Amino acid sequence: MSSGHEAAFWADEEVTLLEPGRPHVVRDSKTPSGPVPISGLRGPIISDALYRTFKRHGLDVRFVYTIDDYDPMDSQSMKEQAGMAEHMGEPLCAIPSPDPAVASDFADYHASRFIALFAGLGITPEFHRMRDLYRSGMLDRQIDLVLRNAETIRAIHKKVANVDHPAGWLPISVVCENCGRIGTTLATGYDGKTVAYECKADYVDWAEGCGHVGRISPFKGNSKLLWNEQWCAQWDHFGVTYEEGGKDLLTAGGSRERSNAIYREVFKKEPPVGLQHEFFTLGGKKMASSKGIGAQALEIVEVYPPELVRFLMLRTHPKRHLEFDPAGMTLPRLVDDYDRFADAFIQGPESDMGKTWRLSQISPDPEPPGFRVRFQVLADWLQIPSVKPDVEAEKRKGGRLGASELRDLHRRLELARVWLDRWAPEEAKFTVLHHKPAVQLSDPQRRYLVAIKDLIGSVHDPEEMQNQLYEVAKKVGLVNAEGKPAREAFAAIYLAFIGKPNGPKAGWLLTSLDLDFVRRRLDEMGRGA
RNA sequence: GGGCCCGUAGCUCAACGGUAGAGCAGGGGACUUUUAAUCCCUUGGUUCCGGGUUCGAAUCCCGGCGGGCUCACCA
Repeated sequence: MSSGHEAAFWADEEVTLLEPGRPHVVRDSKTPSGPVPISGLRGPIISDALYRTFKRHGLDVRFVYTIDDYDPMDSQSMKEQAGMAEHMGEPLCAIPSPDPAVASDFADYHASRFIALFAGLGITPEFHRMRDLYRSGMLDRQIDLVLRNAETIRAIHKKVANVDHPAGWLPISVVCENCGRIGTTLATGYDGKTVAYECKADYVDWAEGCGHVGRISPFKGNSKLLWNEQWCAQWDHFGVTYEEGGKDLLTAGGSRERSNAIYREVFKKEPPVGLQHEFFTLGGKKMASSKGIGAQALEIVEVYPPELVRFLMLRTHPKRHLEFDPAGMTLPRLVDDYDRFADAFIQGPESDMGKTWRLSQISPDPEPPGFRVRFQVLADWLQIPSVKPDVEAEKRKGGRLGASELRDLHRRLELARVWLDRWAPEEAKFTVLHHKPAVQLSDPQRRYLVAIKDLIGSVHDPEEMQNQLYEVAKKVGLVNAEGKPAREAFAAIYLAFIGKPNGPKAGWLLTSLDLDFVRRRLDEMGRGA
């Protein structure tokens, strides 16, 4: 299939890392401790694109997504929220829901939101909650293995990451029987059935333990493995063979390297392969909901069509830094780019650009793209009251729009409306001015404005108006060297009504405004200063 | 201190060992229908610097410089 040496599409290159003829599992995960910023979508979208690509190459592959809802609440930003301080250190799934009508606990509340978000983006892995895995005992075998090898693991932490845990330390967190916290307990002394633990007041600085001391079985949900060891347990349980990740985790001496070492030495297995993706930044800053940078970005997902969000994440190679700022011309450019990739798909679905377009679609096997109107053109249409986009679009296409074309058009119009409202630069916007603008017109331009006054009220069809405007320009001699109407003619109209030398198509503009208003303005401007 | 990414046309980037390209911007032209519409043409590069490998380097290797991010506590 692969002919070998020419440069391959990034997702296809990952395929070569996977041994054929055996089952594969792609994994990703999320801790449901708050809303997902748009940057948090880069990983899942890349994982989904890879999963689709692996399947397309005929591999036997599952896509597993774990929801780490047994993790302790340790978020500083959450601590400051009302009623949250007392829950610091508790498992996320034990904290009350912000809205019981939506979900019964804090973790499910956030998890259900991002699961819905993922579904909207066409990402539909198998979801598994860590609380279920722990409580059902499905990870008990791995917990036992880890506890019996605690010394080895402690040595690995020391060697790979230079982290010195105290002697007797066990890489688990017990759920305190007294206060219910999981982040504050130190466990020791595994005897094959139970562990000793203490819920310490000063074990971590983000939560305070109750001081309870006890001994308990670490199984059936009474404890959870620490991050690195839990990672291994999940790989082992699901048989994970591929897992990409951000560079914060995959860096040398980082968390992933620690887990890899543990997996090799304790679980005696080869850890999953997977690329390291660069970060997605906004104004050069990493997004974090705690800093309010991501909050702004989260709105993007609500506004952008899902294909565009996927495209945004996939058109840039995962290993490359992705800088995104929704303001200004970012969106028109993104949509133009998207259209270019769509054309590339039509010409060659197996080209890099074609593949990127296909992976950007909600469906893994999409219909080819239909007729589209350029985003910037739509933004202009929206600013001319008389233009009916549906009609205009069909004129451009030269035929009826199909159902999906119409739906796309309307979504794009909606997007353009938001763009004009929130992000568009001033040059892209125009409005009819209520008061006479202070602009300089030449004598011929003034004569021209007076002359076209007769058209107002007598010509109603915008296209005919456009023709007549052209004719009048010739009549008053506002022409260039070749005898054709000069630019200044139309510029005069725009200056008079919009205050700028250009604008929407003049025939449409003039016929869509109030007749008396137009006449009065032409008079005022034609008379001169 | 470790790691990752980036440095190519005014801007955003492509080119992944074989004549440095595209989109946008700029310039010119066409369309008896304005425009940041459409179409055609076009200007523009010491590929950050210095070495090395090679018949051949933007590309691979070594060493710098500059910028951005990230890990060194937890997850």
